Amino acid sequence: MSVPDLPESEPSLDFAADVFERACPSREVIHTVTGRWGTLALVALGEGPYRFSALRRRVDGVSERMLSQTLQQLERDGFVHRDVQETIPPKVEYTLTARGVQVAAQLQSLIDLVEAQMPDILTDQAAYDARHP
Amino acid sequence: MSVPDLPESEPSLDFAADVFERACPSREVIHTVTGRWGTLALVALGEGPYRFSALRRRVDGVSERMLSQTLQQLERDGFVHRDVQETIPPKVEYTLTARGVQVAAQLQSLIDLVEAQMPDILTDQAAYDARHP
DNA sequence: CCGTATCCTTAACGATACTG
DNA sequence: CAGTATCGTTAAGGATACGG
Repeated sequence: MSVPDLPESEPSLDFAADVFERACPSREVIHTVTGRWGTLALVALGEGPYRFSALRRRVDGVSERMLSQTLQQLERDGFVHRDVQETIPPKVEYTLTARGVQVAAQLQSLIDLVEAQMPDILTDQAAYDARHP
Repeated sequence: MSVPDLPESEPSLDFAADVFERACPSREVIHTVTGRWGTLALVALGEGPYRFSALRRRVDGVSERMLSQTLQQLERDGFVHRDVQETIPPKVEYTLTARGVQVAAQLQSLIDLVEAQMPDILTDQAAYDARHP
């Protein structure tokens, strides 16, 4: 009993992703997107296109190295488009792809939620710290 | 010219949170929530209450140490409630607070989005890797 | 201007062993 | 069962300097 040929119209990247499984590739994508700088870069680009330096100023505290690395990962996963203009001096503009717009919107909602509750969260933190000396 | 007294009806935890600012406390909260294990723990608890060991099995790959640490942070920020039953053997149940339900829902949406696009993302990754030898 | 390369420091993580 | 403690390892991160 051999395995019958698959109907191979599409290269069979069709599978069920599940972040709860240790080896699922979706985990690393989620990690890229929700990483310390990934989230901020995506949400910033949700405001509109940015050039490298401007984005670096917007995302306060990020180093050149980490911003560069983060943008590469986001580009690789198809969330960000990198547009190079071969002028002198060179000009590189980063924009969100359609996919990037979707996740940026989700992340923006999450941030809005958390920011709105920050006063209450700080109160809860203080109470917790008082209970755990 | 002295600073006039604030109308202090509330203990003035009223401020504008902004994740883009390096020192804003909302950053660490976002980091807790979107951290490698924070996200998975919150989404798992979105399915219903879990005991420690069951949660550890659900979140495939997490160590005892990291799960414990993650849950403490989530409890401190008021996303998770920890219910201890002093039986023998002891039984500890974790549930989401109202605040936790909100963020878990957001994270679930994000994960659904990413999981749905995983086939396309893998294709994009392969194309990117081919372009960057 | 837009990064990459290098070096170094810190923080995150995992495995294991052990306690209430 | 539900963790904490300790140790060693790995990965993330920052500073700086240099190249296209």
